[in-house]
Amino acid sequence: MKQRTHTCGELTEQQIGSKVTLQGWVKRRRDLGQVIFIDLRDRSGHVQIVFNGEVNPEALHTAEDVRSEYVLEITGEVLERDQENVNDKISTGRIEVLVDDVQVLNAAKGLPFVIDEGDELNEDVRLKYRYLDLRRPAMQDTMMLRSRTTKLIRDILEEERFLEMETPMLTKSTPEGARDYLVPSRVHEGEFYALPQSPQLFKQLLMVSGFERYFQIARCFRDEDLRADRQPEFTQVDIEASFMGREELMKMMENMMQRLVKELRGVDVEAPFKRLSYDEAMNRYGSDKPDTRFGMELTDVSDLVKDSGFKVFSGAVQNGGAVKGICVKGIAPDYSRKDLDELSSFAAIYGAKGLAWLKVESGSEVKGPVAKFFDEAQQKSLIEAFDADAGDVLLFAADKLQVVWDVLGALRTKFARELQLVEPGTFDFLWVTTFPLLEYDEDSGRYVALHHPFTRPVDEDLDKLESAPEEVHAEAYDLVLNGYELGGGSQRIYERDLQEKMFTALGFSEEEAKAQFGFLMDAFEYGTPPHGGIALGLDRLVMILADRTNLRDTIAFPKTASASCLLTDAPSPVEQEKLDELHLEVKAKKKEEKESSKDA
RNA sequence: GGUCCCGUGGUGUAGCGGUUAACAUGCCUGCCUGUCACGCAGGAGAUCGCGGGUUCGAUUCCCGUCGGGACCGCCA
Repeated sequence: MKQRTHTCGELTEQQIGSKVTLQGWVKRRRDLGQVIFIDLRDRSGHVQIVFNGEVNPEALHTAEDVRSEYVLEITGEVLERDQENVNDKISTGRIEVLVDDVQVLNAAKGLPFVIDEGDELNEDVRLKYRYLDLRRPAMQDTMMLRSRTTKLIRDILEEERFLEMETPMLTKSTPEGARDYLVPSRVHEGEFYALPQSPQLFKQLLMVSGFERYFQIARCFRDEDLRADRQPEFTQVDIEASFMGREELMKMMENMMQRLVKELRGVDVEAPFKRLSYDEAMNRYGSDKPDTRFGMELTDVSDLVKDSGFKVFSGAVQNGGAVKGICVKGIAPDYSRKDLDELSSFAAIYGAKGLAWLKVESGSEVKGPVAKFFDEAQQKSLIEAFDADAGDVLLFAADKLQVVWDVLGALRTKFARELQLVEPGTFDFLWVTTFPLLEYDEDSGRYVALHHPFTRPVDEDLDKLESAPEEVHAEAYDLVLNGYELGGGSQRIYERDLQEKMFTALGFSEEEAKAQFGFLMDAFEYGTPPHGGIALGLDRLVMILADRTNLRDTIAFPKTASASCLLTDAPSPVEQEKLDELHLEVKAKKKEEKESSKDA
């Protein structure tokens, strides 16, 4: 193998006349008999190479047997293309390389699919042959974007005097939060490590240690069911800083986001970012991660309809719920009664018993199955409440507040998608702040932390931690981009007694708290600086920057929706000896039973 | 744990209670000196995911199962 002198994509008219050596893959071959054209591709792009029988019959003969995705090494002269042969569609289209020596570095057998743009492939085929899927230019671009993203983040944080530090992957299982991935200990019979859900405790301890500013591009693991934007292992940009208050941290993050979007997408975003309190986000958008690239905000009409003859509405208000709605502009002519009735089943997904709708006929009249419950004045005030025009459709949810939010929040994004209300290439950041610290969990009958147990209550609410825990707000902030939760952070508790109070509020006994988090509280007694931080979902960030809607497309080797890897066939059973070493016994052999009955 | 959608040559799709299972692309062979999604001519390639049921007959209808996807629950 020779050393290549250039990459395929970098060749331009500047190299005309010079002899170059290239290595790459055969993207496409066009055999015209006495002349063969091959598009040779490497990471940088592709260039046309020419085999001419008159110039070099031997090379031509080799090229006759070359097939797609063969790996070639060629040497030849860069020639300017004749005017009529210029291809404006590719960056190297003004030149070509006339081959005088060719080596087949490796052959390729017939591929399961063509490596090219635009091929719509099923996910299972892509994942089984991920190494080929990743050859496709779109995937190469995304992976390069991801690399540039992490590089920029490292540069920016280094400028801000952050240290990149690593924390353990084999760590301690803790009771709060997501389900852990457990790793059995061979040395300690019957005991387990957990893979980190995040480096939360370690980064706080690094603050105790006086590193002041820490970051890590950290792999995190959560054994929960997957979604399009959720993988069981994912990457966080994990940041923690001492002596840096909330405002300073938010400002730094805004600068980071501005630079990322500017340098990676060429788009200017304004700062400071919008801020919404949690309550405001829920009440206006029905979501704690609202997509604010379009309006269609929720309007509360509880007062207007609480005395109406429509029992569904009045009843919801009487039972302590609410009636809210959204106004979808101008869709009345395009959505039939049937279309709108079918939205009920969509609403049912989120727990609603139904969905009421009204078509706005004029400035004072609405139509629809439930219109009859509202007199003329009520109809008019409904229209005014939504600032609606003829042709709009009003959609109402009447239920417990949480259900109303969920249904209307989901409808907002559903219609935004269907009606294409979002302008592509928009990056709409906002902060959601003033979260409740705690949330009552019906199942376990206790309060649970909305973020995590180390989140600091706001100073004004400190005295309510024992008396009225549900009223305490957190010193926490979520960064939201285009309807995705990009990251979340908070100022932390750094005093032992406050941390103890927090655990008490969460229903931990003193012994439980000590057993699980004693090391942290002990550490707090040795001079712990005020500190706080944030963690960004790197995969999601790259997904949005790459205009994707699926996290798998930003991860080189992702898992399927059922958390398996189609490439390696993980997870898989292991030999009995391995189980023995780990002191493990497989209890439910459901899968084996199925397999044996399948064989029989 | 639940709901919904999908599974047909290598790939992407069409199809239908009885078909020679269609189309595109890829692949193979031949021809071709300016192609660039080359073209032209020919060819191979499908137990219609798997199991069961209904039926005279199932790729088609039903049930189950496996695989993929989306969502709800879950994800501090």
